Amino acid sequence: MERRLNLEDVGRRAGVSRSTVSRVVNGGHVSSETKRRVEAVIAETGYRPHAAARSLASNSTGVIGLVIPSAAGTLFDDPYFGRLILGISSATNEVDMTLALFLFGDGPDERSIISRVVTPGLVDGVIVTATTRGDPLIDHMQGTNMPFVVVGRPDNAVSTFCVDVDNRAGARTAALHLAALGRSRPALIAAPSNTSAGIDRRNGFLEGLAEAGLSVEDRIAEGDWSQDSGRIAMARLLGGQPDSVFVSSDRMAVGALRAVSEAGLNCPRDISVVSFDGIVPPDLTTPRLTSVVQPVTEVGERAVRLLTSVIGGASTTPEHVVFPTELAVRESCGSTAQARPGA
Amino acid sequence: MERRLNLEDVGRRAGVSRSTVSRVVNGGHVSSETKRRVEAVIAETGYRPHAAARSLASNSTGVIGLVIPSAAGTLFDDPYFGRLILGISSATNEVDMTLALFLFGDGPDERSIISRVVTPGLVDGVIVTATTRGDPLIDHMQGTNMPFVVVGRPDNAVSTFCVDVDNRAGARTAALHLAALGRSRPALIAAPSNTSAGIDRRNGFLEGLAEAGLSVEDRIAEGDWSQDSGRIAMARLLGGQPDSVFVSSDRMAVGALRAVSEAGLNCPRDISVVSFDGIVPPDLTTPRLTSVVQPVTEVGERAVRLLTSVIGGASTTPEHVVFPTELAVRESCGSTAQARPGA
DNA sequence: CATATGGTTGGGAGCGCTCCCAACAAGGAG
DNA sequence: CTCCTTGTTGGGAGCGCTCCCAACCATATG
Repeated sequence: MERRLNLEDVGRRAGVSRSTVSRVVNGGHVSSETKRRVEAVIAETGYRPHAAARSLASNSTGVIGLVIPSAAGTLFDDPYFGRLILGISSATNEVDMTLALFLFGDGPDERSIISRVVTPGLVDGVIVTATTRGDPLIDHMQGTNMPFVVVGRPDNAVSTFCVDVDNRAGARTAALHLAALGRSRPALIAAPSNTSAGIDRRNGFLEGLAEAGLSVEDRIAEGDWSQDSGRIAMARLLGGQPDSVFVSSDRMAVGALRAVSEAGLNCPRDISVVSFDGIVPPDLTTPRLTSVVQPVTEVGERAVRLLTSVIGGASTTPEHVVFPTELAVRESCGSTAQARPGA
Repeated sequence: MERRLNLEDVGRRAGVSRSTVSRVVNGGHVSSETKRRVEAVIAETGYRPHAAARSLASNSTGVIGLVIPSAAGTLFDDPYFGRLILGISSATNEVDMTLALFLFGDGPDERSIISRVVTPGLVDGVIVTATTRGDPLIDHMQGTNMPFVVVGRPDNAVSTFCVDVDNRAGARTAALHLAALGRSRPALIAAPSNTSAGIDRRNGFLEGLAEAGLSVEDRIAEGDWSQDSGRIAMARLLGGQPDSVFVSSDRMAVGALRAVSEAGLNCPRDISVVSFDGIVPPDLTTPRLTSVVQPVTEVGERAVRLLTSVIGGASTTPEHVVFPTELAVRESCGSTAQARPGA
């Protein structure tokens, strides 16, 4: 097998120097005749520049890392991360970059992988996602000079770039919607309180209720994002005879819906359900789920754009991008209003 | 901001040469006293070798690529790919390699990303997954000298390394199980016939039926892996009054179950359901799904191991790893047998 | 005619590492 | 005492690229 060819070889075949070929490849100034000749040789030989050599010389790799901690077991059961990856991937493709995935669990061994993330010459920057409160990962990143952006709202958001959705406002809208429907005994199935989304959705919902003069009293339970935890939480809450419930994620809401029907109750007649995410295809549940839709894919795309601008030095002062959410009204809340277009 | 330090700098601080530091880092032979001193400097300075420089010099990147074509929309709704990624990721972590993800749709633009996959100096090898029959991707890979293994069964499997599950035998087992339960009007919800899994599961099921002297006659429909396609297919098949059905994926089976109950029928009393994947948590459906379990995570791990051995030159003649499946008997088939341990 | 200008091109230096070979010291064998 | 071995170390060469500066040519200008 013959040796891979390099810039020099291509140059020799085209009768020009290494530098000229490099200029053709990278879009520098070259006379059109020379350019044509060089391009012909490249097409003919199938020459591709060596990524590692390029990285070494230019001090930039064209790779961005995506860090997902606590990626154990159930992670991918929730479509959230899949969507996020899809958004990030399509954005990296668009700017001709490569996506490196760093998944790890909580084991001490696995955490040591973190250090691989900041290996110089491996990635140009990283997107860190879904950390729990107090996770040392963000602090660790801050201690390096690796550019990074956070998807979500980290503890000390002030000093980091981040992209998030307005969980609080979205949940508040859900509360106001239930109140507007005349529901007076709302319940809450919260998401884990060690995550920013969990906290924000809980607070936003309670805030909205308070505005409407309502309260969950003791009708509150916490799930772990899984469908089954939603079912269990709902089964328990039913004892408090709620007439409505805000479930902090679609996935848990599917479980909650099941608990409702298992208890012989009817949604939306006996109980209104509003959830968060807008990620479960509407037709998958009966009744179709009213949900606060968050633009996951857009968040991913925006995170890539923000990161590239940080890498390029265009952004230097921490910036927070917050996406609005939109309430998609369907049948599960018992609203008589039409589903909005795009819901 | 001071310059990143390199081997030379570390060596200077420890009073040794570049080469010696390199040997300490890579586990060469160094006297214990020197080693101690160098390691102290490394710990103190937080030195990390530059990945790109290392790749260039050693001609190996420590990165493996995972290629998933047709990654549009619904891809991640099926937990299959998530599990596969999890398995692959944990295996790469174990051998201290990094995972690069190449997702793309079918658009002509997107397909061009393929060429990025084989960029020299970017990845050491790639795992190609889930291609449809006749996809030019495999041929394209074969035209390069990039090591690769296929997850699944490619068209001309003879000349490629691949890791697959025994879809055919698994589906056959499902058929025999239904036959053993005394069902005589079996139906089939097949998976897309442009995928090897779709073909193998269909053929295996038909083969098993034939052995048992049964036939699906016209009780056959094809879904697209999605839950809703399963529901639609089942709704249609019900017209043929089947007493049992083999659904080619868990995801579609969930939809099928829904169609059964929407038709006012009872599973398993009126109709036995057996599916394939073993990927949907049993408690998520009523009744719990009897399914042919495939070891997705293990497939991913094995693919990484096989690939590294190809990269290392340890494997040179195409090798096919086929994992067996196991029938997990639960309630949806109407079997009176106990669920097996581990089901 | 000399000089300035601008578009092209070539080649040196260097990115940080690995690989290899030579150098050296310290013993043990002859 | 010399020779060989073994263990340890240093440094040259080179991986394939980018970046920069100098050289060159042609044309425009004084």
